[in-house]
Amino acid sequence: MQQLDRDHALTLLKPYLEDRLRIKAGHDLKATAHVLANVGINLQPIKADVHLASYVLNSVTSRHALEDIARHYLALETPPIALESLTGKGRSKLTKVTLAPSEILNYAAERADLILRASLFLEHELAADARLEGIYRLFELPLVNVLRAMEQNGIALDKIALARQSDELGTQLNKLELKAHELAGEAFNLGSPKQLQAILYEKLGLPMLKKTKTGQPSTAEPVLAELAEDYELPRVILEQRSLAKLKSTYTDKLPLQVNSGSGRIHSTFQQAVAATGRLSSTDPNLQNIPIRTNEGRRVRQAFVSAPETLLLAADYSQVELRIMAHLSQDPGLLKAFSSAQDVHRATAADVFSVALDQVTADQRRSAKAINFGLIYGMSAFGLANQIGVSRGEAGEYIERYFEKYPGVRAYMDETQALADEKGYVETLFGRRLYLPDIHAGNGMLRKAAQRTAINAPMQGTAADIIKRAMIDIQNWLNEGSIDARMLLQVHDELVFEVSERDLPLLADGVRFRMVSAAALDVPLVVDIGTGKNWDEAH
DNA sequence: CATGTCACG
DNA sequence: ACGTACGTGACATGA
Repeated sequence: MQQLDRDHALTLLKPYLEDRLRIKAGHDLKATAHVLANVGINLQPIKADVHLASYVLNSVTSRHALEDIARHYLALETPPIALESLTGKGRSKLTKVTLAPSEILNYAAERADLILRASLFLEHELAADARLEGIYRLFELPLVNVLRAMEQNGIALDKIALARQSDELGTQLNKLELKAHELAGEAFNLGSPKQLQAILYEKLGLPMLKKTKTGQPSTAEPVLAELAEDYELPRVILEQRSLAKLKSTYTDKLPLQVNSGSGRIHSTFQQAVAATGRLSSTDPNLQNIPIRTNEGRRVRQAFVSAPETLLLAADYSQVELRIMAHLSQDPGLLKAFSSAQDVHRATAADVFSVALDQVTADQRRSAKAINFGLIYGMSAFGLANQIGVSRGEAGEYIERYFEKYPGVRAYMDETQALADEKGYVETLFGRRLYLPDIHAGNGMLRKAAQRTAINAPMQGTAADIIKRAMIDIQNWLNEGSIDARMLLQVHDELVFEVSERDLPLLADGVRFRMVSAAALDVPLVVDIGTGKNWDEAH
């Protein structure tokens, strides 16, 4: 078989791969586009991706590998060639680039065939529902290049600051470990729930407050926090655990993820994972960088802007509650948002029957838990647990809430009924989430599906809205008049890097496009912060 | 590879 | 009577 020279082949392919008029179908074209970008080819247009089509058709199905799509949608007589059959697996596995072209030929040809056939079939399926097809064509496909650019941009990291913090954490952890061994009366591995459980509940005889789902006594944070009120060891363990988490997941590991070429961290945004339509972030996950504790915020401070630039963080304020107001059309909730009230305070005033300016900090905290609970499909038990009151009292709060906001109860009831009748729920823009357990005989599974039915339209609509804003903002940035780059998305927040000169322009343009991303019956509000690091920008 | 835990929205 | 908040990803342990 004659083999073309690699560079010669790329030269021949480039005009075709960059021709906007020739539609290319693929599987996970974001990954393909990265590979091609590395050899100087700008893949376009991105108008057919079976990975995304499969996800839009059924986001609950967890895998959308080409093999899964082929098996599910095409009636294959023999299974497709597995890459592993060529590369082997485990430690000695080869990579695709080390395979000889002749070895990979049949595999590649078969994938090309499967992609084309699957794409035609999936597009036909999507055509059955105009709104679902809209999610594919107007949200997911245009987002591919936005995410590709973000992944390519990466974000700068202050490795020196993290190394210093790692050292300090190491010292503190040693002390805490010694202290814990002393209190336990023996040495043990603090990282082992099994050993800790034996110490706490068998050796020291502390009260067992909760079990894990496999029946083991739990040593999870809420349990230890309660025990810490009466005993010292759980208190030490809690502190050790939180610091060990910071060290092992963040201060030790993040510096290893800095790319030597760019000097920056390049996460991957997964577009076909979350059932609700959210993105997720992997390798590393930059959507769970600490923020809630002081020591954690030091990690966030290590995410910095390049010289002469600043980071800008823009986040939607209470977007899911605003969506609930819009979807439910409850007059009281609509009014609270339209008159720009502090919504948790307004809820507290209504639930506890006090004037707005008489709401205590405690009442506001409870109201906030109620509002979160509504979004999560709460029960009286869950709320009681969260705010530390009896189940009965929590039940009364919920009852009072629904008296004041009857539209919300009606909306929840309608959503449940719709989920029951159709077996799925939808976002405002028509993204669909199937609920396979909505008729389950197992009551626990069924109730979980019912809570998902309540939550998914709100979480999913929020995901749709920010995706639309990202596409709009990236199109604007692509015009080239502003020196700024989109770096991260964290569900209701976007992070940019911008030259100091263009900061005001970027802030205005980002805010305008984020608040305009959906026309709800309540305003969308965006808070913006800036600084030399991600913590300051918050 | 499953389990428990914990970081985030 | 029974068990409970929604959605993710990464790490350490231990079979």
